[in-house]
Amino acid sequence: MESVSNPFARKLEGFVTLSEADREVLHRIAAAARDVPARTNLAREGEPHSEIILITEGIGCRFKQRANGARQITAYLVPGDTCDLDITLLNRLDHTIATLSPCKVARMSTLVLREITEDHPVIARAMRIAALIDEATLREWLVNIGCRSALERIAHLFCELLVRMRAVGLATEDSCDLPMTQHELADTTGMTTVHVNRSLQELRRRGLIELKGKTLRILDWSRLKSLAEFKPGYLRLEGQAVV
Amino acid sequence: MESVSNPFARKLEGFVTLSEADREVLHRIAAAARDVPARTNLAREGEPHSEIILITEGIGCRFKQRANGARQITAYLVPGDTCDLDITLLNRLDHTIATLSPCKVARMSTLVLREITEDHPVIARAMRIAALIDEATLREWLVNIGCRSALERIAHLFCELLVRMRAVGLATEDSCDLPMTQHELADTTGMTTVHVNRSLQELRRRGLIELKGKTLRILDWSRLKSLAEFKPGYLRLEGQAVV
DNA sequence: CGCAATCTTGAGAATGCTCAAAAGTGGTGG
DNA sequence: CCACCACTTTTGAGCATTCTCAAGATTGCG
Repeated sequence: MESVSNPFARKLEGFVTLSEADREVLHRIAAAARDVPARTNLAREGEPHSEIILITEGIGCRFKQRANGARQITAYLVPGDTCDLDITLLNRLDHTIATLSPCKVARMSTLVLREITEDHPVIARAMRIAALIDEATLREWLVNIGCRSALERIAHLFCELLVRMRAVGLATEDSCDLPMTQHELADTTGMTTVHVNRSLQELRRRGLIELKGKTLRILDWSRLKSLAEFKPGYLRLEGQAVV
Repeated sequence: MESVSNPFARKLEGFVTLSEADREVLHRIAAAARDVPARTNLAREGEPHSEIILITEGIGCRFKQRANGARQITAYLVPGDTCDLDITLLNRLDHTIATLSPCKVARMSTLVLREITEDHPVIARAMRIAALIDEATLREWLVNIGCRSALERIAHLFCELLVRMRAVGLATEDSCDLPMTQHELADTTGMTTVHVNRSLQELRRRGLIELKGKTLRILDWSRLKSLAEFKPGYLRLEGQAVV
């Protein structure tokens, strides 16, 4: 998909109005992003953690793992997403943060973050809003796994992903990158790989989506949305004409 | 169960050291709590919301509901718990907050909250920590529903509940109130009422728990914990000798 | 005491899982 | 440029867990 100069700034501008100075700062942060290969841990569960992580390219995730190896992905991080602001209030992470696809990742020391939030209250405000949306998204994922059928779960996930990618200018009207494997989709939706595969086939059979290489294309947005009962309000993107 | 003068203060003291003035303020807030019957909405999904809600007695919950009536409870609120601090940054709630049992509920206008957090930075800090723990708990619930079997889900939920109730002095060594119905447990764990009932019977048959009236008693903490793979780290209660 | 809500039980059915293997894909080194 | 290898996707068959529907027992509230 097309690349975007600064998805972080773009995302925050959905919530607040940034000054030139604000944008300048965000630009500097994003410029420091470095390449990280796919499937690489950025911060590990149980370890202390003193940097804010920002994804500027690619897709990352948060996950927790059980002793038997079962893994639950609890969030996707798309370009513009960060980990928790207040991370330093706790002395260790309760989950692991990792890349799914190859990513560009910027890191901010909490010192720098504090400077920024003090000098740029509008950025601080926007990041708080972003954090609340992350939490609302987590709740929606719980509803997804707790209340929806396999087919509906995948459909809902795809709806959310496309909308979020559109919001940072990384999707066209109907398609976006889908770099994760079916195994990872299974870890996200609480299903097995086999059942993810069969659900994807069913979505294709119904003419709702198309998967080519690592690209997801939604063929019938309205029917997919209604199948998933997708109500994008929790993402708070109404400022943008993407929903 | 025994009542506690101020579970809010007690909870925050698990994270920070409060001054006498801090405690005084928390006391004043909690004193304003009012009785609310069971199964009453405190704040409704989709509505604007400008008050912080604090539960001082009883158990509440957050939930989201689907068009077909299916409901997913996304969190329990035990005494000392509040809703999000930053709630006013968003113009409406993405979920409903309600009581499960009869509760005492205090409400703080955001104006009052701002005063408090400005004059009492230690309280502000503790509330931020509490909010992070709420989010970590939400992640753990996602793992619960996404990765664990029916029996394990119930077991995990009970482990968490007992530990949280102990942390605010509302549980004995091995038992606490369990005011919610099996139907509500079903809405919490993503199962049907019938299956919750059978899982409870299985837990009793194995000698792990006892349910008498509305009281949960854990008969074999170590086996229940290991069945659920309960690792209470995410609750950050290590300051207290409750785990 | 009676009614409504909650809990319990049974039987049959469906959704989603397990195990196993085959087919397809992409990247790497020779 | 090809061949190989690891990973990913796909398929099949049988099975377990969990659900649905329905009805009966119990509990608690007014």
